[in-house]
This record gives sequence, C-alpha cells and structure tokens, in this order.
Amino acid sequence: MSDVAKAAGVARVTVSRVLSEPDSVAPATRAAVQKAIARLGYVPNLNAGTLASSRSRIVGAIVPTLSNAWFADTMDGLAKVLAKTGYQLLLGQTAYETEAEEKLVDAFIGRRVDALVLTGTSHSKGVRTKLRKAGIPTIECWDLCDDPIDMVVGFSNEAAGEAVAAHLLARGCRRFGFLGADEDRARKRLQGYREAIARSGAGSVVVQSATPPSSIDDGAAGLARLLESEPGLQAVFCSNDTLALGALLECRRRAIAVPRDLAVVGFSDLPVAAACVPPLTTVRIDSRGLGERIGTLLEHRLGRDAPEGARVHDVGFSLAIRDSA
Amino acid sequence: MSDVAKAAGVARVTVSRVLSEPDSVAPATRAAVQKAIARLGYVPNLNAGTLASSRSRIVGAIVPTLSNAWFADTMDGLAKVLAKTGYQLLLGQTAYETEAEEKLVDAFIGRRVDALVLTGTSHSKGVRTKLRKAGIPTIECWDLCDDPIDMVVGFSNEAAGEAVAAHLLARGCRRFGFLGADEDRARKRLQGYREAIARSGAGSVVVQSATPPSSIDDGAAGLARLLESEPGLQAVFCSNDTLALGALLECRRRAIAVPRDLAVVGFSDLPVAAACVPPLTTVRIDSRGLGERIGTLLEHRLGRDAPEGARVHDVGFSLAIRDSA
DNA sequence: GTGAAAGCGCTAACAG
DNA sequence: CTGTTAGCGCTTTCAC
Repeated sequence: MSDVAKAAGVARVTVSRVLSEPDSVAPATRAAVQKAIARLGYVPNLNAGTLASSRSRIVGAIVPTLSNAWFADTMDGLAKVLAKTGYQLLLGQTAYETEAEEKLVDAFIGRRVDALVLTGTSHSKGVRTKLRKAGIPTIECWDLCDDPIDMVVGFSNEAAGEAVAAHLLARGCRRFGFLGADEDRARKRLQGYREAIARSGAGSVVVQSATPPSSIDDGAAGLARLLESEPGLQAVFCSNDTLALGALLECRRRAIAVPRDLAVVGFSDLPVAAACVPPLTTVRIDSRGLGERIGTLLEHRLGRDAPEGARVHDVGFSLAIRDSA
Repeated sequence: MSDVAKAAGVARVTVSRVLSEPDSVAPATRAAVQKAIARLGYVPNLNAGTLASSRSRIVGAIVPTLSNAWFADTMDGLAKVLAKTGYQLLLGQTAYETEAEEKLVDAFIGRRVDALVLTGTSHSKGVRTKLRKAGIPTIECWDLCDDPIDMVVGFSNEAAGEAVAAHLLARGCRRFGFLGADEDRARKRLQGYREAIARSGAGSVVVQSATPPSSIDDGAAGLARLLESEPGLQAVFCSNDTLALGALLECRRRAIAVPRDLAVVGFSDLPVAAACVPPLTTVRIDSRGLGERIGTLLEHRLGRDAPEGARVHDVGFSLAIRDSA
C-alpha cells in the first residue's frame, strides 16, 4: 500500500479511502491512485483491514452437511446474496455432531466473522453465551423458536408434521408410520405428526429412525423394518425426500401399490420429488429462498444503520400434493 | 492475550506458544496458561495471527454452484478433511460466469488463503498469472490437463465421453444425441463422445445444449427438441444426471421404451441414478472422494515439509451400467 | 524454556 | 478533501 501511495504521490490513508470509500476522494486523486493500483497489481491485505477495523466482510455458516441438497441450496442462495455486497461465506460442517458446533463457533469468532448462520435452534449453552457475549448478528435457520439467540428464520417443523398428519387422516389412513433421521428437526416433525394423530383419536404411529445423513438405502431399509413391526401400515411420513425416495423404491420391489396400499410423504421437495414414480407428495420448503432471505436480512443488519428488525421470521411451508399420498 | 499472560504470570509470547506449539512450553507453565485461557474465556484473534504469520489456515474454493449435488459433495469431502487439520473452507460461487472467477481469486488472495481450489482447467490469463505470482498452492479439479497452474486432480472428461460412445456403439446404437449443459467440461465430454463415434464411422450426433445450472425440466425439454431434429434417435448422452433424469421423465410421458427405443446415459452417478425407473446407466464419479483427495493432497502440501509431489492426479471414472442403456 | 523488541498492513480518529 | 499519529493482536526473530 505504501508503494501505491508513493507511486500516486499521496498518503496511505488516501489509498485506503479509494478502496473503501471512493466517493470521499477527489476524482483526480482517485484516478491517480487507481492507476497506480492497476500498474503495480496491488492486492490489499484484507486481514490487516479486518484487524484494524474489526470488520471482516465474512459471514460464517454452520450446516450439518453439504451433501444434503436442501442445506446446499440454502448455502447457495445465501452465498449468492452475500456476494452482491462483497461478503464471503466461511463454511463449517458438524456432520450432525453437536460438539462440533461449539468448536466451529470459536473458530468463527476468532476470525471475527461479521455474522453467523446456524442450522436449527438447539445449541449448547456455550454456543449461546459465546454468541451473545460476542454480540455477533446470528441467524438460526431451518426451524423456529420463541427465544432465538438473535434472529431465527425458518418454519415450524411441528406444524409441518401436523399438516402431513391432517392430510393423511383426511385420506382415511389410520395406521401410521414415521421414518425419520435421528436429528432435532426431524424429531419436531414427528412430534407434530404424532400429536395431530393422537388428537384425532384415530390411529397409532410406529416409528423407525435412521442415522443421518440419510440415504436412499436407509429409506428402503427403514420402510422394510416399519412393515415388519406393522404389516398393516397405511401411511408413512419420511422426515426427508431422500428417505421417501428409498421408501418408494422398496414399495416398487415389494409390489406395494402407492398410494393405494401405502401412502408415502416426504419432506423438503427436492427437484426429483416431482419426477419420480409415482410423483412424491411432500412438504415444500424453499431452501434456496431461505438462504436468500437470510442473506437479505444480514445485508440489512450489517448495513450502516442496523435497524434491529423482527427477531422471528416465518417463511412457512406448503404441502406439495402429488400422487404418492 | 495480554490478560491471559498477566493472569498466568508469563509473557504474551508464551501464551502464543501454548496455543500454536504446546510442546515447546514446560508442562507446568503450559497448564497455568491453559487454566487462565479457560477462566477468561479467551478466544484468540486469528486475523492478527494471519497478519503476523501470513498463514491463515483457510482454504478457498471456487465452484460454479453448490446446488449441483456433485460439487456440493466435493466441497463436503474437502471441508471434512480440512477440518481435521484445523483448516477452514472459504467458499466462492461463479454461477458459471467466467468473469466472476477472477474477482473471487483476488478476494481470496487478499485474505491470504493458504491454498486455492478451482473448478475446471480453463481460467482467464489473469487468474493464472495472479496465482502463479502469489505462489499459493492451487488445485484445479473436475477435469485434467497437462499444464496445471500448480496441481490438478480429476479425470478425463474426453475419455469419459469416449467410454460412453463405446458402450452405446457396442449396444448397436447408430443415431446419437447429446444433451449437454453449456459449459467447459460438458463440451469436453461431447468432444470425446463425438470423436469416438466419428472414428467408428458408424453414426451421427445431434446436439442440444442447455444453460447451466441444469434442471430436470431442461432435460425433458432438451430431449423433446432432440427428438424433433432426429426422430430416429437411438441413444442420448446427457452431460449430467439431472438432465438424464429429465430425459427419462420425458420418455415416460411419450411412452418411449428405455432402453429399447432409446438408450439414455447420464453423468456423475447421483444417488437417485440407481433408484429411478429404469435405473440410469451413467458415468460414475466419486465426487466426495475427489474432494477428500484434494484435502489430503493439500494437507500434505501445506505441511512442514511441502514435498511437491505429482502435479497431475487422475482419479478416474467408471461406467455404471444399469438398465437405461 | 522463556522473554523483549519489532513489526505484519491496514484503518480510526483527529487535524488541517 | 487529505494527511498525521496511533494502534488492531498476534508472531517473529533473537537474546537470555
């Protein structure tokens, strides 16, 4: 930077200003500086900037895994929006191990990320206190709760479970199954599903859980086990579309007619859900839109004013009713 | 850090050493420092460390988009391996826009990433020179070439295209189609495919391209157009599984028997490829393994020794022959 | 095994 | 609109 300053015949601050607030510099000076920058191929050291200003223009995000298309899509949407305002995405994966989260949070705080995005709303006490103490804008996502660490943007997993139950109940199903990944949000879906069924007084639920990340094979195997414990199963709600695809596959193998003999419902509405046979009835979540919403919210929050808007943002869900249920 | 040093009755350097090279500090001193760190809840500022040492423990990666499962899987594998050695992943997306890459590279160099991962082997001159000048370990991936910027790990897209052609030719197909995303690697697959068919002297190829990122609908629409220009089409090679899934869907709609009336081949072997109807014949790429391999290579390269191994790493591909071709 | 001094390259705050 | 003066919080020498 000193070299650039010297070449342009100005002070270092001026170079700094041309880079961060070009409008605050006289056009002629600015042009000279920009010319020097180009000529010398100068690339500013952003770490030094971060150290001096304690603003990194980096947003950290923690997801269980990128290999679930729904989280990948959320990150895609988020990164895309952030890029527009010059922010970058630092990514962390927990692989569904809760202890991993706290370490990642430490590392992110250590890097002075300007904001943090977490998946889900259940976090260790350490995570909550560290984040509150650090005062970093934080967004929890893919779920909803009343007392977010800072902000939460997502939808009610319980309500989604209820909506699925209501649909299945209306179709006349009475013997229910749930095939779910063993993780927090899937459990909430089960809770809503189970309670709605219990309230109706009209059925029982057998449950089979699978270790995340979910695979199509897990779905097939899970359905097989469900069928063992409840041969008269009439409907199965899978906590994600991957498991549902596996269940559908197993039905085909066993010549179980879907939805006549067994209704199958998924979750998240992956692109393939509409393309498989039979087309899968599922809970539609706009994963990419969720990420974009998070990005927009952050953009707003990190702006000059920081207006502290609503803490809870419900982006909702809908039922994509197709042929499988 | 000063606080910790004071609390432990040592100098700041000692705290620094406990953090970076614990073994170089006497056990008793180390314990005292660690206690102070825990008691004060001290989180080191990694940016300051980066500034002083010019090592960031961050690896930058640029992909076209995360919403293609194959790239997401590669990033998943990469991030997982890097995390083990305390590295983090800074992610950039180009959305298939070539100009975006250079800006991202600048930003990454500005952050002093310890290494950079790029998708593909065709990059602007600016990117190549900047990277060479910066001397950052760089890995290009998802393709192969003879003169990588630094290292390349992937497979030959041309060879994959040839292998598909050979398989289809052996099945007796003579009227070929190619349905491909409009991007570099897909074009290479087409090239290999086309040349192998030409060499056999046994057929023609009609081509239809789609704007990335690919969708199932693009695949369906693309096949429809291909069928218009060549009603006697016997085989179609799709540059990715998403397009192939769409093609399969369109076949079902039109009651075209696959593979009897039309053979369909995909690329990358997504989990659904084995689960759809009919199961999709495709080129299998171990996307996650690719990312892991990159991670391992980087880990090695960034280690104390930096042994400068091979520059070109061919991870290969294989044909997953199922029912669709 | 431990410490003192000297920056890393930038931005903040204040002058002018 | 531009410059001066101080750091930001670490790690690197090099002594001891």
